[in-house]
Order: sequence, then C-alpha cells, then structure tokens
Amino acid sequence: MTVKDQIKKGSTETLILALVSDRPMYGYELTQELKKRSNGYFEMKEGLLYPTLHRMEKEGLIKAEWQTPESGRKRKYYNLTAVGKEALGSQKEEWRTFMTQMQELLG
Amino acid sequence: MTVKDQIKKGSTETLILALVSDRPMYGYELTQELKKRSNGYFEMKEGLLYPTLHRMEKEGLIKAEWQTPESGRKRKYYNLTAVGKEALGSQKEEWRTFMTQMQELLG
DNA sequence: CTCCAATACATATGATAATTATGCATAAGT
DNA sequence: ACTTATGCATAATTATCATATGTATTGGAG
Repeated sequence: MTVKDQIKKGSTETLILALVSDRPMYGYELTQELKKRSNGYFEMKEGLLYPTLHRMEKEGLIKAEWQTPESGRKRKYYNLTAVGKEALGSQKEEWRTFMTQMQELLG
Repeated sequence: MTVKDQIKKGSTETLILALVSDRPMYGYELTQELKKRSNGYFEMKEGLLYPTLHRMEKEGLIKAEWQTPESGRKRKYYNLTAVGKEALGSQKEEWRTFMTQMQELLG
C-alpha cells in the first residue's frame, strides 16, 4: 500500500457523512461526487463503500431508501439521520484537532 | 475503536520520521517525546512502535545504532537516513494535500 | 438490433496495520 | 528490599482496507 492510501485510512466514514449531509445520495453517486469534489483526489472503492454504508446504517447514522425513477434503474438513497448529523459534527471537530496536531508536529 | 483512534491510522510512519529528523532518538524516547510534543494527544503503543521501527529500518528509512552511556542501560538510537529524509519530505507534502482536501470537503 | 461501456449494488478473500497482552531485563527511587 | 519507570521485543487477535469478482440493468455506438 502506498503512503497516500495509508494516509486516507480512517476518513471513509466522515466523508460519507459529509456528502449525505448535503443531500441524500445513492452509493454510486457517492463515489462520483467524492471524486468530482476533490478533483480526483479521493476515490472510494466499491468494496469499501458498500460494506461501510451497511455498517453505518446498522449503527443508525444513515437511513436507506429505495427509489425507482421513471427512466433508469432502482437506486438506494442514503439519508442522514439525526444521530448521523450529530456524529458528523463531533467527527469534524476530531479531524480539526488531529490536523492541528499533525501540522504542529510536521512543522 | 473510537473515531479518534481511527483518524490517527496511517500517521505512524510519518510521525516517526518527523521525530528522528530532529535528532536521533531511541524507541522509548520516541513514545515520550511524541506524547510531550502533542500535549498528550498522540500516544504510540510499544506493540506498534517497535515492529514499525524494524520495518522502517529494513526499508532503509532509518538506521539503528546501539549506544551504552556511562550510567544507565543500553539504548538503540535511530538515525534518519538520506532515503528517510527524502521520504519525510514527500510524506509531508502528501499530508498537506490530504489535509487541504479534507478541510475543503468538510467545509 | 446487437454489442459494449457505464451504471448500480453487493460480497468474498487476502493483506496490512493497530490493539492487546505478555515477556524479559535493567535502573532508580523510597 | 521492593516497587516503579525505563527499555526492547514478539505473539495473538481484531479491524480496516484493497483487490477481485459477481450479477444485473441501461444507454449509446455501430
């Protein structure tokens, strides 16, 4: 594993929360949106995304809802719950603390 | 595992490089110094530290050297190599990029 | 109208890193 | 003398991530 990949570890859940806090999104959309918003920097693999989404739903952070559009196939939209919103807030704070400490140590 | 612990994943190697770039340090010293410099935020467990040091030495990032002081017991000092110095530089850059992207996505 | 790429969700498997637990030994303070 | 801190080390377990693969639908190109 590259250092770049190693660095990204632990960011998955927070990123998902941040994205669905904007609007409900479905899995595939999350991968595209994340890539787009970060100019290609973040690329979430499906093998990581879907299990994480399932775990987060079980923990009550997000809530899934199937939707069938007139044209196109069914999509599973994920909505941020109240618990998830709170989690996002505290995780943002933890990230800020971490980044401050990290920057200080790296000079 | 807490979110806080999860966030710290992947920072181990960079932190070690940053510390020994200041001056050669021995294992136990690294744990104390890291804790001190981060006001208790970072705490590296020995079960993670020593295997990581050994791996990093095998990769040529650091070089170990036993030293026996007049008083006190033997210590294994780790020195930053040229390869390690270069690695630190690029890892710092990768961390900066990551943190910028992260901050942008978290708003 | 057929084929291929993109979309969309999902899981199994293996690798890596981190935690936890434990071991051994020396040195310093009370 | 005994306890605590120092100092290095590994084994066993757990968690997370990457890789690979599977299935199915849809839209567009030829």
